[in-house]
Amino acid sequence: MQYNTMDERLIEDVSQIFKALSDPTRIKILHLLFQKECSVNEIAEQLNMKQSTISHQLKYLKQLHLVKKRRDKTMAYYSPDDYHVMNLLEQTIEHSKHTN
Amino acid sequence: MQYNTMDERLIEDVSQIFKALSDPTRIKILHLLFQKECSVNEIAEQLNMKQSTISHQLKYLKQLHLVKKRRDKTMAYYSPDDYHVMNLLEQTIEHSKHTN
DNA sequence: TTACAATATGAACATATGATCATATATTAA
DNA sequence: TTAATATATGATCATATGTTCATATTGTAA
Repeated sequence: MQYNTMDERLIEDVSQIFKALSDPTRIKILHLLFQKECSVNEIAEQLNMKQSTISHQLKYLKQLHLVKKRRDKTMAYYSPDDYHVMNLLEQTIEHSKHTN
Repeated sequence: MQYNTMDERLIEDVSQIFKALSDPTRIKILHLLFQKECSVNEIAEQLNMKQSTISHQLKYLKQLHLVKKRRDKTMAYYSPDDYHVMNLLEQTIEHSKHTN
């Protein structure tokens, strides 16, 4: 075992976080939820994408505990669930705005 | 055009940064370079991976201006070239260490 | 020049990924 | 119960991705 060897588990965790943020659709979803809690259909309409696409991505994000779900009647409302990751995203969005 | 619509170009830029950080091999390479400038073979040995794998990934990282290359004799030495992205990575590594 | 070592590159392959369709499930209200 | 609406899910498909092999290129020293 070597001084600066990174633990494989740790690397997997880190890469998983960045992978979640590496897809344009997921970025748009998270950025939207950062501004306000939304239903699945709301997101689909805002982003002009299929409902099933959004639902699949929300499931993906929920598994990673990046979003949480609230039920009200027939609707499912989603909102952010990881402060650190949302910060990472918004920070990078702001940085990119002011670069280039 | 809508109030909170994110610019597509911006989203592509952001997703590209996160995609670069979403692969375990690239994370290991960048984390290693964060500690010290390395040659291609050094990295390959440290990570116990094929030289061509590392070379391909370094080319990828260089295209994104995340690493830079320095020639000395027959060797190519690589080092970080984007302070913000390196910060993002190291910050997330540290955060993941203290989570779970 | 030649031989050698380090690095880069192109092709091939297996696997991962994201979007979509069709349909299932769940919840409400009549 | 039924109809209507919102959401979830499984299968499929096209494309993207990461690794490897084989080989090319580059640069050094003899």
